[in-house]
Amino acid sequence: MSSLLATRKDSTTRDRLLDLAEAAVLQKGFAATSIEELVAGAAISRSGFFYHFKDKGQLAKALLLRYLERDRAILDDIFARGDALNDDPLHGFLVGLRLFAEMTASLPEAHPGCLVASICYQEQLFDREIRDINRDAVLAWRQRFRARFDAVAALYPPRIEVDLDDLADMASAMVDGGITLSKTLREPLLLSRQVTLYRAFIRAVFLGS
Amino acid sequence: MSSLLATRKDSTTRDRLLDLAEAAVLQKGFAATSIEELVAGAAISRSGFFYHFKDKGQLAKALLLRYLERDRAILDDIFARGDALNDDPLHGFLVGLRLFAEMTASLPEAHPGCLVASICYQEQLFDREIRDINRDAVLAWRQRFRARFDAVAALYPPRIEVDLDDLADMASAMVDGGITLSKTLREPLLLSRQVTLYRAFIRAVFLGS
DNA sequence: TGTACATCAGTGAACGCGCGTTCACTGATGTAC
DNA sequence: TGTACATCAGTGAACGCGCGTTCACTGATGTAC
Repeated sequence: MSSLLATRKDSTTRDRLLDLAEAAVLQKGFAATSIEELVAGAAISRSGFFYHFKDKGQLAKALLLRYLERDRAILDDIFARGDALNDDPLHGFLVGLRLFAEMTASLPEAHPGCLVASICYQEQLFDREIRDINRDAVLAWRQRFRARFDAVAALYPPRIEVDLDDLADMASAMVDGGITLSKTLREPLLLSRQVTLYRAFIRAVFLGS
Repeated sequence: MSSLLATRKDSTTRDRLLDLAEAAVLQKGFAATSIEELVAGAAISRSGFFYHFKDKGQLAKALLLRYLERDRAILDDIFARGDALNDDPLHGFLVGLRLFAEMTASLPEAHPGCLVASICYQEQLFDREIRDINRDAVLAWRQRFRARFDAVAALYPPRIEVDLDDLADMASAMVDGGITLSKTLREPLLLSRQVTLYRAFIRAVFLGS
């Protein structure tokens, strides 16, 4: 029997379909992304698609799960590096935010978009399961940042009266709104600047101005 | 000859089509919103639609223009009321933000969504003209808030080093991201809380903590 | 006041196209004994 | 080592449906003289 860890079956065609689908969905939405264009891009026949995905809904689910997992891994890495450089929870977080701002600034063109937001604005197209996955992902980010702010607040009593859950949500809102503005204005650096501004707010809350 | 001001020709069927389209687009996107469902909702025939709109693209344009104009009118009203209660530019703005937070909090269910964001995530479906209208609207908000912050900063030197354009963009990002989170989490009050948090940041920048 | 014409707000039938999905089938590779 | 069978990664043709759009036409209301 093969190892349970062997989830990395290098199914290149399937991954390629997901890559093409992700780019297309972020540019024109799920309904306007046809199976035809994906299989044309992957150079297989239309029925080849249905070997990899039972139907279009399964493509959506696979797309979202992959996206959320990748996002989580990136944030894990960034904040782990922030904490490695600093054993204080506040300064570790501030370094993490700076690394994140630098990472988004290094993208040559505007951020391709956020699947969470894309799905939010097309929720009626998806079944309850997918909407719940999306919701749970946003809640997980809230909890993650909230836990960090609890640890920070224990050491640095807030100088500004704020709800820590709201402060945690603000990170998600800032990234999401920043991406939307960045795309709409075609200003690649806008997202990075918003992250930096959020960082200044966190500093002000816990360190004062 | 009729007055140029008579733009308010009470074309109820056309308005009804726009109302139905706006709700549908915010729930499932433009591509998935069919002309058939709109005319069914308005109780006219499919060809009746094409009397009001040359094609589906003209519907999109009319939808966006009406939405932006309505949004602008709401913000005009709110900040005019804020300034009426206060002749200081900072405190007038802070009152305006509070009024805005109260307004969004009074919505019984989650905000229906932002057309700017919806179009952003389906940009490929629209022609250059519509994308430029969207872009110009966001730039107008930036300029509007920027002008306010210039006036404020002349009286209250910032306690925190921030770029005033970024601070202006943050308002748009916050509302946009707040709406997305509010919809995704199905938490109607989230947007209002994010506006309140943004207000706390503005206070901290110009008044200190 | 009556008649002629124009505009408004649609109707109803028809069109061609592309979409998601199904089905029977296939050639290449892997595994059991 | 040879043979039988199973699985993998697809193919190709066909399906029915709904979509956006066009076209010739219509009844009700408004306007000119």
